[in-house]
Amino acid sequence: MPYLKKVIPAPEPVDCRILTAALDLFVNKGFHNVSVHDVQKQAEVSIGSIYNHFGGKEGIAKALYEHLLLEMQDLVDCAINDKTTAVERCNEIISQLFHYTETHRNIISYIFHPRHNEFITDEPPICNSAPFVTIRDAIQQGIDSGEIRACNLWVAASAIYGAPIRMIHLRLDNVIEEPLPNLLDEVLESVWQGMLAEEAGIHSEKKLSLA
Amino acid sequence: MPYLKKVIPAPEPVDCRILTAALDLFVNKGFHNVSVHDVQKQAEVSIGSIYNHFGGKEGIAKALYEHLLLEMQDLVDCAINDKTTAVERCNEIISQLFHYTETHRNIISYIFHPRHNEFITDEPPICNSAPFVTIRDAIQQGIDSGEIRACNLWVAASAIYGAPIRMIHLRLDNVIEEPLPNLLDEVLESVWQGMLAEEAGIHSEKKLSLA
DNA sequence: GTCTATATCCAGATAGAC
DNA sequence: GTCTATCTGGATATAGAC
Repeated sequence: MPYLKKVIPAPEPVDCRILTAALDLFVNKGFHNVSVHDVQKQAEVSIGSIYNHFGGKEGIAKALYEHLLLEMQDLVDCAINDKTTAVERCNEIISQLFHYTETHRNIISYIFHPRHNEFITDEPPICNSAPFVTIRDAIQQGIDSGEIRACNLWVAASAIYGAPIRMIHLRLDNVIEEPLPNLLDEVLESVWQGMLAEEAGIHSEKKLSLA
Repeated sequence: MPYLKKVIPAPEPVDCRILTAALDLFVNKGFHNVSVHDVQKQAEVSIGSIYNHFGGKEGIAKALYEHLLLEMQDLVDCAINDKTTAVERCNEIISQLFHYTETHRNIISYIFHPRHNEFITDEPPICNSAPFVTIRDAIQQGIDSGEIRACNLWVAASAIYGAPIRMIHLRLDNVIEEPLPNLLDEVLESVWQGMLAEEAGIHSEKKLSLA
């Protein structure tokens, strides 16, 4: 019955179903509050399959992590290739992250989960992984070219990405109720121009009080 | 032998020993990787005492959380009382948090642990707790008085505290190797003045490319 | 490769003496 | 209030049929 092949959708491959179910459960209940049985039920596979494919719960978490880091790397590479200046590149990356937060909530939530090494053993901090290194490289180039204020690289990276990342966390916690892309322009403005009110003459005066 | 009273240090009260041990273990191994027996051993008390005092592992976590939030509230209140302008208040709070990160690492690590509701049930997000509300109130006053750029309150809060909080996380992960107070001035400068290089005439041009 | 049934272990919690 | 010994549930992981 060859026609059926077109009518009945091809079932997702087993390992993909497992990863999808695990991502959903890990993000919403927390890794340690999810049992292999939970994953098994939601993915509609047997326990045996899970152990065959991934060797256990931590194996799933690790495979997920590596897979999603690759996706993140793609996102960053695209942003870098499409733009030329450091400011434009950072803005594009932040814009993409904001969109992803709305459309791929689970992915962002898993990647930006702060303590991967609580459940993936021997994992280096995520900010040393490839996509995050690429991001810092772009910032360093911006500093070298004089586009970005000269300062400690960690300070620069935090100053540029700290506010957006904070907002992503707040959005994931449902504390911010507005979709992040709506707030993009305001955030970028504050990142590059700072938070002081732009009243004439106020700048030099305020600058003194910073010390 | 009354003299001994002065020579032998009074033992810390039991519940204090339990909380101290739990904080250390939770922060360094992760809540779910710590058993009640681990706490029992490190605190040198019996399991029975733990259940008597706190009712269980989650009870410890909750008591710790509430205790440390009170400390945080003190820190914020002092900063607010000592200063008058919104900028000064924010700077003082950030400065105190940076110092705490160096001197009370475990406390900061526990408070800034992003997912308390993974182990404390029915806990509202920490940014709705008293000290964080106080912080946002201070920002709102700064906006109302014209001191801080008028924008969405969440954007303002993230723009001001996002970078410092990001740096605290990086420092807790041992990614930043320098003590945070050394980087304070640079961070505050970027928060208030933004990250664009301050070349003459560049501002208006760059501003266009932000859109 | 996939499944079910089962073994093993350990964490959380309790009982009851002191 | 504090302790030790014990119970119980549930999670990881495996064995072995298909």
